[in-house]
Amino acid sequence: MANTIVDVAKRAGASPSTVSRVLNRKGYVSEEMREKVERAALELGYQPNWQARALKGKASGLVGLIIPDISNTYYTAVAQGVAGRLRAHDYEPVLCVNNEDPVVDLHYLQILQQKRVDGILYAHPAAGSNWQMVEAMVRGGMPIVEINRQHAPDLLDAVVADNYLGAYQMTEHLLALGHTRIGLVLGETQLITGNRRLAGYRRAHEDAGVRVDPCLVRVGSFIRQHGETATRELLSLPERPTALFAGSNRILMGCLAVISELDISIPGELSIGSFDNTEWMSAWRPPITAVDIAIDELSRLAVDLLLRRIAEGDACKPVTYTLSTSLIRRASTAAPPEKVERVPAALRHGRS
Amino acid sequence: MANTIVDVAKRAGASPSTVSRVLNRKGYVSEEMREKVERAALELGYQPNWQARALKGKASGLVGLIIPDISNTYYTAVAQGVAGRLRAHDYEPVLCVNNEDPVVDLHYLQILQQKRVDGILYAHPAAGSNWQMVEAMVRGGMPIVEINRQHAPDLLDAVVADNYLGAYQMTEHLLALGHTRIGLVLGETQLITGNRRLAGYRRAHEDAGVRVDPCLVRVGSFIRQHGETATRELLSLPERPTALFAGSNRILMGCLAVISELDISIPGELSIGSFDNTEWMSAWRPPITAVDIAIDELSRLAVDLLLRRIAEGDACKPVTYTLSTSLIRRASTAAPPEKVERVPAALRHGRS
DNA sequence: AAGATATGTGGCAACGTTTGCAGAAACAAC
DNA sequence: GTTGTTTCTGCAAACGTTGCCACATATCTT
Repeated sequence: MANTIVDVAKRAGASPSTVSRVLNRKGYVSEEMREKVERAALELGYQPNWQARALKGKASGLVGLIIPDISNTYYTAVAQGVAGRLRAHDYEPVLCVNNEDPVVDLHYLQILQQKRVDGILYAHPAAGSNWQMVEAMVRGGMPIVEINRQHAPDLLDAVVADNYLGAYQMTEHLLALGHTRIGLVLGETQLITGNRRLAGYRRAHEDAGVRVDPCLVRVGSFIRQHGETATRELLSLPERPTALFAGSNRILMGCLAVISELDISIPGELSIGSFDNTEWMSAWRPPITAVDIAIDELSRLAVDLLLRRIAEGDACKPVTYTLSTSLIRRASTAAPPEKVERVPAALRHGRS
Repeated sequence: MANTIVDVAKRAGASPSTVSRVLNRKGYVSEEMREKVERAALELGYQPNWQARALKGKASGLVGLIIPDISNTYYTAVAQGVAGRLRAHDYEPVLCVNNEDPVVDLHYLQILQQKRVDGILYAHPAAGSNWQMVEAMVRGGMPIVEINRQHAPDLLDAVVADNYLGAYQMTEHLLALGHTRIGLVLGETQLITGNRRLAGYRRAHEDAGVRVDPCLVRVGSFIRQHGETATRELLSLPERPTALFAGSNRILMGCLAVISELDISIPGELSIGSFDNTEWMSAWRPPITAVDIAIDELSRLAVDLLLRRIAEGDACKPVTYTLSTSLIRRASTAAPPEKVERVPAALRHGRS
């Protein structure tokens, strides 16, 4: 079927070793022989077998990319960035989508070890992962870099966004506009993303001297469904929030569907902001204010970190890169409609 | 570093051959020995080396997935479906994003051959591919299935959507609502997707006895940018279209951004429909009428076809599966504002 | 009792590559 | 003419599997 190095050697009238030396530009080879071999390889359309090469202890040229959900535009962007950056270093990603399922996740960890990938970019499932397995793999010398989600900073390198900062920026922005009842629709707080975003939201309130009404914080999952139910609940509260902060693009989609259904005007009746600045948000009507994570940068850093780990081994301590976020202000956030909630009634009526 | 079959054999007091037999459940092994080996394998956390296995002529368990753009929700969905289906058969995809670039594409074809993947799911770049290379690979026994895009039906298996039908359905729907000036914003017509969609649009007009004004058909690329410029042009036409048919989700995004900017009401002033029913379209305000392609089904078929090809070789002729489409009617399409176009100018001036 | 069959195990070669080693040829220095 | 250095090439041994073959038992037929 496919040609081997021996076929090339025969055609060029050389030995396999010589062919190998030519192809890898290593050791002494006469100019004449080099030409003959190169011609033969070209004529036969020879493609070296990486499996055999990897068996001799060389790199496999494969990197595992484990993500929870590829239909999420966030991870889509990650995959895009990672794939591009890997290609520049002659690596390709093996795509593993665990669907937030720890069982599937474990399966993939095993498979990737069996396929002898050179390293793994890892976003663990929300429900948690098989950390013993991960630890065993790391001890066994498998480079693993956590991406976006982080669980074991003292065991693994990680590249994450500054979720705390992002949430703080958005909350601060909404507070500055005059909102004091800001509904927060968030995913799992056992995830670093959920955890830090909640902290940022709270801290911004503290710093502004505004008390957070616990009713306004809706913790659930980072999925559309949660966005829908939480929004429905928040909007039927006796004291409605005047602004909504969606914890992810998925959640935002759910929020918007409900808001659209109830025919509530944005930002007239309700301001809305979201984490994850994705493409469609700028085309929305009105365009959605969002916390932007430089995903390209994040992917680039993660790949570079992983490749360094692959090259250098586990000599140095695990490091964590935290990427700054920025707030993209768009038309979906404006001053609250009429009055600020949770202040004495007398004052409330004074405002326009 | 990682344990080998020899380590397991030593610990179990058996020979490597016996261990192999246990692990592959092949040939005779005593119950007692099986247990000992299994225990040893478990204790050592042994993971078989697929590279060595593949070298012996077994499947590598890898399938190449070449797509033009992973940030496109359409291909995202394809990747999602493919990954899920592959997993069920113990295969993983090697993700290759060619960015519509034939050079990158060629690089990936070579790499995948070097990595000795068992087969390839292939969506070629819009600008065309290196078909000699593809043909050589197929002749060399590499199973390749075209997905979504099709170029060589007599050489490769393919799974595509019925683009003609989809475009026909949408156009028919708009015509039935009373529109006679339907702007079509389309991507490359050298792609089967562009080609067939244009044909469907035309045929629906013919069948309804409506002449197509050539000004209304804007062929460009399947990207947001084209959606924006084409929409701007169409809306500044002396005889504005009353409906817009976006040729893809990307294009739609561009159309919507411009429509939103110009503050044109949907469907009051302009009806809008699109190819590719993606998640955010249902959350849009108003929800967007779209041609739905059962991408899950498409991916499933493609994977199954590829696996069959891998198992059976190129005994049978290439086949093409064409998947039916369905029209999802939503609020973005309604009757035209007032009067049907293509009527005497006198009437036209009567419009508000 | 002698064969025939079923069951269990290890040895060894191969898959396609890389690499250390050894040998050969060319050239220079004494 | 001997010795040394540099340049070139091939042999053979690995890498971790698998599968054929041979051998060793045990069980069943005649």
